[in-house]
Amino acid sequence: MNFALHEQSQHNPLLQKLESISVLSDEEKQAILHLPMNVRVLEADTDIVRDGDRPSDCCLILSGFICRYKVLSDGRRQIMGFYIPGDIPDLQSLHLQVIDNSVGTLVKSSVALIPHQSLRDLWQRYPNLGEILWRDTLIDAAMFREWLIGVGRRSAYQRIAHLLCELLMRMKAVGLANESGCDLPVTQSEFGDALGLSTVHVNRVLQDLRRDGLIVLRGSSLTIPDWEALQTAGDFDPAYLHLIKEEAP
Amino acid sequence: MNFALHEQSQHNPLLQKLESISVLSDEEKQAILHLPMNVRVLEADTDIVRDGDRPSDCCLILSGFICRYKVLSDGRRQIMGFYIPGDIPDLQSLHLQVIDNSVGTLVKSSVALIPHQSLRDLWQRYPNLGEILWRDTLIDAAMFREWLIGVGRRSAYQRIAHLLCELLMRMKAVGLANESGCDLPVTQSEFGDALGLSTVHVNRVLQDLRRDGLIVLRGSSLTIPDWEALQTAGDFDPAYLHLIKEEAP
DNA sequence: CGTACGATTGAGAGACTTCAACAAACGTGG
DNA sequence: CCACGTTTGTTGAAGTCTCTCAATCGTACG
Repeated sequence: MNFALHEQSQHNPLLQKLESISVLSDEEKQAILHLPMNVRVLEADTDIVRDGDRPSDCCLILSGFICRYKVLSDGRRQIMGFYIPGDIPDLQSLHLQVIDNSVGTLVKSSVALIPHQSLRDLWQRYPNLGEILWRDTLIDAAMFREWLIGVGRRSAYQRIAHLLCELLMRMKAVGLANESGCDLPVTQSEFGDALGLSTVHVNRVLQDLRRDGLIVLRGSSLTIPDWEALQTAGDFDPAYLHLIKEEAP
Repeated sequence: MNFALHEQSQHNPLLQKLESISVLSDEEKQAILHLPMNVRVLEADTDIVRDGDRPSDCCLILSGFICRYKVLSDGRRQIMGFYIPGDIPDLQSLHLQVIDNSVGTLVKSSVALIPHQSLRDLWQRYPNLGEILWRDTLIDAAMFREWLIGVGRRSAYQRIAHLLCELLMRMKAVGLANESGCDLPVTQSEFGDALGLSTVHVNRVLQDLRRDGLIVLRGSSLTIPDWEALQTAGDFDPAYLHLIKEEAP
């Protein structure tokens, strides 16, 4: 690997993300760095794609914090996943014409739009990259399954602990966390929508977690004093993230 | 399409399933019909793959009823999806070496094992088939998301109605349902594990659904007298199944 | 300095669970 | 073909987790 390439990969979130879930050749890395990207800056609470859209681009997150959600007929909202720099939350639009959920920012974020055609060309030339992107969509599905287990079978206390474990581990994988914590710009109301809990209850359970010394959460700054303990509390096993090097945060 | 091919496709569940979500050329159909398949008959409550396995084949369901599940550390079980003939519940093993959940039969079933390599060869020759399989894994993910919404935000009554809608619609798509119902070999305890409810509560809500005239469920035989009504009760919108021809059952 | 949004607290209500018992259906072997 | 055990379905009652409603507090920001 030449130095210039290494330099660049430090600053390309997509490359860093893909390298966290598989191994790329130098040629493949170059191909990714040369993808055409149309950068946009979006304010907080802005939709990137909406339920029913038929987008012609995929959206790579460069900075910020994004969520996937769906609004029910009675107006309540279920958040189905959080997305961070390096993620492409609407990669599925490559093979499903109509998007069946919405994706929007939680805070001011910057994203890069990549035309579907560029991605198709990419894996026509580098079939391995196609498989890696497929792999990425499968990991996305694995996260839904794990989320489902939490909402279906875990107590509120476990659910929140589990979610915090997942987020910190993913942030760590793309270099967005420090030793024992990270920035987490998610309101208690958003946690509630994600975990199927009311805001009031989220608040109470967060206090329990603080009381038990498992988390320090002030504003949007999360610190985890005892990683092992939080992992146990949340029944968290990172296998489903399919990271190639599993390091304890 | 020649007659012989049409004949065969009638009896190949995989073909029927893939044709419900996309369009295949005659050549592609032939390729699928010639996939090497190692048929196995499995008793009820038998695991096909287990959490942690590294399989070298994919498993196509030919007959029976299968579920995807995960067992929590405290022994409780969350079922994350039901699978019917034509489905390949462990297609993900093509790109994720380690399986992060288990798949097992609910009743006596027959499955066909297809070597990973045969599938890779298939889409090397017919790239379009690769995209269709990718599409299938994305639809799988969409079903998890919809399941998640149910477990997270819908009442037990809505959840059960929604699940019954989904199952009937999918059965219909592969020709396993009659005009207004189908065979559904799922116990109340399994419904509970799938929906995050206790068996007792499932029983009571099923009685409510019967009382309201939305379902007739005797043994494993499900009849839906009023499709519209059940769909409304379950807040069901089949868009997420991404079927190419949406017909009301 | 007011306003708005998010966090916090209290109290009462409801959906669902757990425990326990019993009835019905099913398959199996004698 | 019946007796038997096992699984599945059904019912009752008590308990609990979580929700809803409503009010208050804190803080960032124009």
